Amino acid sequence: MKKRVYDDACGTAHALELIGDRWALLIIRELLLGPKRFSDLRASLPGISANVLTQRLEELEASAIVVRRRLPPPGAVWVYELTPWGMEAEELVKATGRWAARSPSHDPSLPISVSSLIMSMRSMFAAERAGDLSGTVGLRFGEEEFVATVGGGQLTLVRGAANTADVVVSGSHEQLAAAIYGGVPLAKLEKAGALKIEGDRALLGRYIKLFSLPPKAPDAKALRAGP
Amino acid sequence: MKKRVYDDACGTAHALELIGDRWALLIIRELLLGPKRFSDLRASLPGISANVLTQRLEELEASAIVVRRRLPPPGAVWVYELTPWGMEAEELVKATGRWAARSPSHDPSLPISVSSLIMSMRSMFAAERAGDLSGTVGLRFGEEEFVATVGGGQLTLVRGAANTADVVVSGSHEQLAAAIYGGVPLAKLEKAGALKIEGDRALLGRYIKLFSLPPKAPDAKALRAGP
DNA sequence: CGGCATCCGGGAAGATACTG
DNA sequence: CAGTATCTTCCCGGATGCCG
Repeated sequence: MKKRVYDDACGTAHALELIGDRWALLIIRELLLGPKRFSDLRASLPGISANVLTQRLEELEASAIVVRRRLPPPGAVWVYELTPWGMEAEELVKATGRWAARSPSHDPSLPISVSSLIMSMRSMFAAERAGDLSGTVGLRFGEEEFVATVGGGQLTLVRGAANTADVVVSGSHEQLAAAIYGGVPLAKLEKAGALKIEGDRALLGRYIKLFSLPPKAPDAKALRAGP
Repeated sequence: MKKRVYDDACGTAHALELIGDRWALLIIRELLLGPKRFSDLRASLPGISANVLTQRLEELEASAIVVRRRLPPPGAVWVYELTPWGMEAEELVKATGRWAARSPSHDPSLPISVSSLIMSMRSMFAAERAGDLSGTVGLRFGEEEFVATVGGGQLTLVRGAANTADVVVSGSHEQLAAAIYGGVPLAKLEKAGALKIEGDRALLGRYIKLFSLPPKAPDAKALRAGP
């Protein structure tokens, strides 16, 4: 977006010039949990084409939101990583997601990426429900592993080895999403073989109750009928 | 954006389908301070064309973010107004603006709309600087009047009659922006006739110190030089 | 395979003129 | 004042291909 400029000193307008292009904010969302390779980004953003991803990454790099870096050997592969300031966009991403979760047209049954699910937990964590709950939960979705630490009314949720946690759940992230947001009982998913749970099952049961979708706002038809 | 869909249950992706189109978030920003007519919106969004504004308003109305309403007589004019859920986008707008204010490429010397300036005060209010400051400040920019109330470490800033406040500043909103964010002394602006101040000058002086731009993040060149 | 350049079709955004 | 109609421009997205 070089020529289509808002010419407005407002921070919101400037933000739109930085990340208002299609896909840009979703790329940032994917990178909030750590560096990724080009093909990882492409795989987790269904529908993006390679040239658009290339262009967005160039723009984000020029804006100092993303840096392209070569990992030290072994690996020695190029990855894209958020700058510290790029990481500060987390608040923006979470505020956006929380607001949209109330949309009357939001359809939670669509496919969801692993990063989206993790970020949704960070966004939707209800501190007041945590009480004195304390413990660690490991999440394993194929190659991707995360550790959630709950304590003192806080949640930290980062990439890490899941097997050190008090309870480890593994399987499809979509199934876990169904348990958290769709109300499907964990026991049922475990019995069906959709999820594997090792360790403190009660902790996992309490953990998934820390998240829930907010009530939906009235849609346009309801507003016309009776405001 | 009907066909260009992200197909993603992530709230952030859904938000982009609702307000990811060009101009949409700026229209919301303009409406956060109250209903506006079509031509008011057009005037405060420099560069938007009528057909795009029409289309955005239709989409926002279909998404239950905006309602089109006829004001009661006298007036009896059509206005666009945020729904209660649309109003909840304020947090999103403020988070966006705060993040972008740290952009190395942000140029605060561009023109700014009245709504942007008001929203920037809401965004950038530094509660820790307020201390026990208490009082009301009236802001008058042509036909538009606002009242800022500071007290208990809180700021409320809404449309209202400015003349009831402890101090009233009137003139060009761009000049006031220069005083708040550009560090131009109020006394100088008043002497030059750019601003008129009536009432408690000291209160206004303390008031404008409640806001400031955050430090800039390093730009892409600096990151390449030494991370 | 990973990353990037090029070409092309469709559609959204922008500018202008015009109407009720 | 509040939009519509029309035309042009340019971005998005898909396909293909080059290069390491």
